[in-house]
Amino acid sequence: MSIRDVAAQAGVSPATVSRVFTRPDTVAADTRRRVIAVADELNYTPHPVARSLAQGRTGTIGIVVPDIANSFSAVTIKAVQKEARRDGFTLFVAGSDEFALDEERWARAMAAQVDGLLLVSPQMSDDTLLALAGMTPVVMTNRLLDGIPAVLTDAYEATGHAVEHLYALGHRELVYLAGPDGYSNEVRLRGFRDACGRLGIAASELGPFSARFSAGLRAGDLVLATSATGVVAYNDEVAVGVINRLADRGIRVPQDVSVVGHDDTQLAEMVMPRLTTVRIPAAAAGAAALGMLLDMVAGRDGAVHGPLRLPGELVVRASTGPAGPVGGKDEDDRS
Amino acid sequence: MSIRDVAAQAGVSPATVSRVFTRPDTVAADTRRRVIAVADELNYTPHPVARSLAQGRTGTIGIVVPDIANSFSAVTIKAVQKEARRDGFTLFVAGSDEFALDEERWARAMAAQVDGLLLVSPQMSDDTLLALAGMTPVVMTNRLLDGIPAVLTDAYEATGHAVEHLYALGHRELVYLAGPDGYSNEVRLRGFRDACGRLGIAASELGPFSARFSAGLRAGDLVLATSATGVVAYNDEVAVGVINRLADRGIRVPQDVSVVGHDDTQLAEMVMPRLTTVRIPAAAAGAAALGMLLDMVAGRDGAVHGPLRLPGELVVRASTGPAGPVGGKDEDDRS
DNA sequence: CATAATGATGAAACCGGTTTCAGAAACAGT
DNA sequence: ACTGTTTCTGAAACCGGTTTCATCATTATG
Repeated sequence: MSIRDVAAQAGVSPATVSRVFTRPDTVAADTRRRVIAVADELNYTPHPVARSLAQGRTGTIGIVVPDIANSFSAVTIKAVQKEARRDGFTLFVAGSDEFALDEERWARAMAAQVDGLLLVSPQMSDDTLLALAGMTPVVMTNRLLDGIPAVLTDAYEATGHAVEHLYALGHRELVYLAGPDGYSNEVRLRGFRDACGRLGIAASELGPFSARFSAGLRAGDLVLATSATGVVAYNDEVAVGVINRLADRGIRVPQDVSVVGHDDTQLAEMVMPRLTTVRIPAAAAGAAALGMLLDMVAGRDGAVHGPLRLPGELVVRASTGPAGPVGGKDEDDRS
Repeated sequence: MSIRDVAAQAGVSPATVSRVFTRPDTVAADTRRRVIAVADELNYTPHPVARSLAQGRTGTIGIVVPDIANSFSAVTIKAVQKEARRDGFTLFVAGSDEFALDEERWARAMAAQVDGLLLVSPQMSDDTLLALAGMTPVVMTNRLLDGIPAVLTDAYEATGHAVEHLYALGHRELVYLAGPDGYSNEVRLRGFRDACGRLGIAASELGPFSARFSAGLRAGDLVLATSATGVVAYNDEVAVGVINRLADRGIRVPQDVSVVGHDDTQLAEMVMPRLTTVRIPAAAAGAAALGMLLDMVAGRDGAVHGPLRLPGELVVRASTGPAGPVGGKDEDDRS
């Protein structure tokens, strides 16, 4: 059960057994064989907690996401987990329900027992972030703060492309549905505004809305009260919510109104009409962030130079279409 | 930084400091105050790993789900996390991508460093399960195995209700789209078959399909090759996939074909038409399972008597409708 | 007042590993 | 045969807490 039992049984010292499991090459071949034989006869396996204490590293990294149930988070987690396992690390996952206080609490709780912390779109204060970074290596995504390495998914250009796309389809009045305050929303909004300005399109904003379907429903009603024919939503869930509400009110997408989302979550391909959206490379961002983090953990200081920017990309599907003068498009647009 | 530093600074023994943090009531009020003062002046906080080693418990429970990105899993995780935190436990999350080998690996890796293990719809072998249960307290959901406490979400009746619902709408030929082998699929299939038998409906099966949207697309084509007018899918994602593919082929839901899903994930309300589905109480099941697990961990042996069964419930929405002789229903069924 | 019970504290063992350091043994070179 | 390396192993300290047990001071009890 313990290392001393194995040692006794194999007639060696605990130190040797330990070596067999940590640096096998430093122990003579036959000794090693004997120890291993005894070990798996007793089916002994080193106690991870004890090992962590002794080595001062846990082989664990923590990740805090805004909302586990959100498909965007899920994709990130998945990518990170895959990367982490490749390097022999396991993952502590916490979801904060977009609630900054929870987020901080989880992060602090984890900070003490992980080798590094990956914060996805953190909402907490700068001070808190810096405090955390003082306790353990921290990398974050979609948040910019001097002194903490970050991976940014930069939708600025792609959001602009979305606007251009709508412009090309004839839309002349657009509305942006804001998400929760933070880097992502700010960049998307800026991309939207700047492109509208450049093209001379009437641009307005609604929100902020929480980044959920239900908020999208509500947003849908508000959109109805405007005369906009094109909607750019903070994320796909909101976009889908809008489309649903509009449908309930007899407004068809894309015939009457065009809608663009953000993130390109699984949802985008599942709904009808399939959603035109700005793809955010969540998996790539997660993997990259983890890579940086592991570099920091291992003392290989990569990454310390400026944040990494990964561009988004407009994906055109079926929720955007020509702006009709009064919505007089033909009904059948199946491809 | 360490407990001895605090002890020295406060002029007490390490033991006393430890007591202040574990059973504050056993130390004199003024001593306690002094220690606390010193502690947060040095902003000392007990090292969780060391504490775990000494106490023999980690304050951590592990959960393994089939697929983090699946909304059903996400809901479960969320519920479990909420419960866990209430009791001061943190969560280790692992997703197995529906791959039994991964699942086993994760479970084993976790088993050694958590106080208990929660397995959601595990696919691994009985032997492996029992081996795990021998290492640490284990509770599972949607899997039945003697000797391991479980929470079962029992869709049998509700799936039958779905069949009756379709029958009442005039459907006389139904097809079931099987999911991955396992308890859930088995129960759903049985509920489907028995109800069809009872009502004298023609029943066939296709699959098994993996429980994903993409598999649903494929299933949609296969459905087209049958003459069934009613489809009962293993889960919502598959159901939505079917609907999409049918739409691409010009078949309307629910006018031409009715579709029922399972799980009642967020997706069900997001798609159009909104999905009629058998709600599975994932959150309740997760919470209940965690409750049992914590009982076991704490030595309060609740739960050891037989598995807990939570019934499903048919939720009728807009993806099911009257079976027309040749689909000659009116087009406008907005509520 | 003597004695028992109660309460607060510290010394030391312990949880289960890792790692430094030094010594023994084997080997190479001249 | 002698010295200098190299390889292998064990003793013991250590990681940072918790907990048992004994001690001592204090208060309650007869």
